[in-house]
Amino acid sequence: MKPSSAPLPRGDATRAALLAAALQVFGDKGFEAASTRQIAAAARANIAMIAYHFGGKEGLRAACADHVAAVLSGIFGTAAAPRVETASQARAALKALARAGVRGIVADEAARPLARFLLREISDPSPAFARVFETGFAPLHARVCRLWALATGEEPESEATRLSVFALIAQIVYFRIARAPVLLRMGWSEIGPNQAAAIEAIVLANLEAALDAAGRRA
Amino acid sequence: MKPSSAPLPRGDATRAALLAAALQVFGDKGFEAASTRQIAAAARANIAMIAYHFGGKEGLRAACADHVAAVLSGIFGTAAAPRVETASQARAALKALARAGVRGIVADEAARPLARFLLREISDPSPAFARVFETGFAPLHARVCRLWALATGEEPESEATRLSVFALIAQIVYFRIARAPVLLRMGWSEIGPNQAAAIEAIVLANLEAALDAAGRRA
DNA sequence: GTCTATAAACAGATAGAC
DNA sequence: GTCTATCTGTTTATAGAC
Repeated sequence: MKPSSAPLPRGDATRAALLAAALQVFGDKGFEAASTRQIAAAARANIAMIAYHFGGKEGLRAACADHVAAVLSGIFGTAAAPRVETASQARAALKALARAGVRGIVADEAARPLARFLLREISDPSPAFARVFETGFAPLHARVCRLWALATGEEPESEATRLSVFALIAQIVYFRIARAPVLLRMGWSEIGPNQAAAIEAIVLANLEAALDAAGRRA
Repeated sequence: MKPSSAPLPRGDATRAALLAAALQVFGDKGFEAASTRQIAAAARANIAMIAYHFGGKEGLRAACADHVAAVLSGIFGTAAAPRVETASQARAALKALARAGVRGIVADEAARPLARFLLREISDPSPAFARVFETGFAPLHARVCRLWALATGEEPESEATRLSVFALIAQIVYFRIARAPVLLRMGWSEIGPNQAAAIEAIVLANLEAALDAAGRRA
């Protein structure tokens, strides 16, 4: 937690470099397929430094998980939904979250390694990441459910509400996970800003449609 | 392509056992994390048989991909949408496909190894699977797009239509990929028939809502 | 803290007996 | 076709010099 103005002590610098490299390589190829050699090379550090700073490959993975959790709670802990009281405010907040999700997970170049690592941990969770789900993810999901309830009139903790929020998340993360078939079928060579905007439009339209339909039911 | 009534010759039996075991283990842990020793043990076969029958680990993966492609084209090649001419027929066909998707990918116990392998290949495609995307997946996606267009009045190959179909697929596959956070947040211990039914209801409701909204736009 | 050198375990592949 | 035994390369982890 040093201010970034002061240059890092040498040890902390390699530690940070290893962490960033690990996030990248783990996210790129998966934990098992990633080798500590490759991570060390990407960080321009020595392989032995992984054991010194993190205790081993598994410890490095845990440190990545902690880092991701910290970043996420930093983003969603402070900036999310400051004061939402009416249905239309809730709807606007949900749309803003969906937009931020598409930008951050699908499009944003800087957040890409973090998102990739996160999505790998979602489908193959490490023991360390189970904690993150409980402390970081579940409360966030519950907050989105409250917004959904406010926007539609449904119960915030009903099965339908919780699953509807998952279905919203699904549409965002899919376009990162299923990159290959999407690129092929869309005739795209990458998912850049223009492609992300097209995805965003569909996700937002689906969100609106689902909210309207749920509102009519409730 | 032997009838299953006649017992398999010895060689074909171990070949089939290795294929089934590989599908399971690759789907469970991913290609890189899976070891040929473990696959051979699960198939009660000798490790050397992998090289004999498939040429190596990579060949085994390709054989799994071919097998999955054959099963999929068997399912979707014959059973899909025999004669659809009106918007309401198209809507019913889309709902039936979504239902079949949830059942097959999320719920069905027998199809689970196949679905798991398929979803791993979607996020980390092997060279062998690129062919499957083009020959098997893209035409199927295009057929669903035509149904979507018929149900809504939109253009079948417009960007919005193609992305909308992806968003529909997203909601189905997400519940398999993001199993861990879903179970945690829903308080479920598994995704059995009851849970799959709840998911199916949400996916179908979202499909209806999206079709209605798209129909109003077009 | 950082490095070199090496240990110990494991991977996939293969030669050759049967 | 199936097996045992082994080769070769790579992995993570670590001991010890600096």
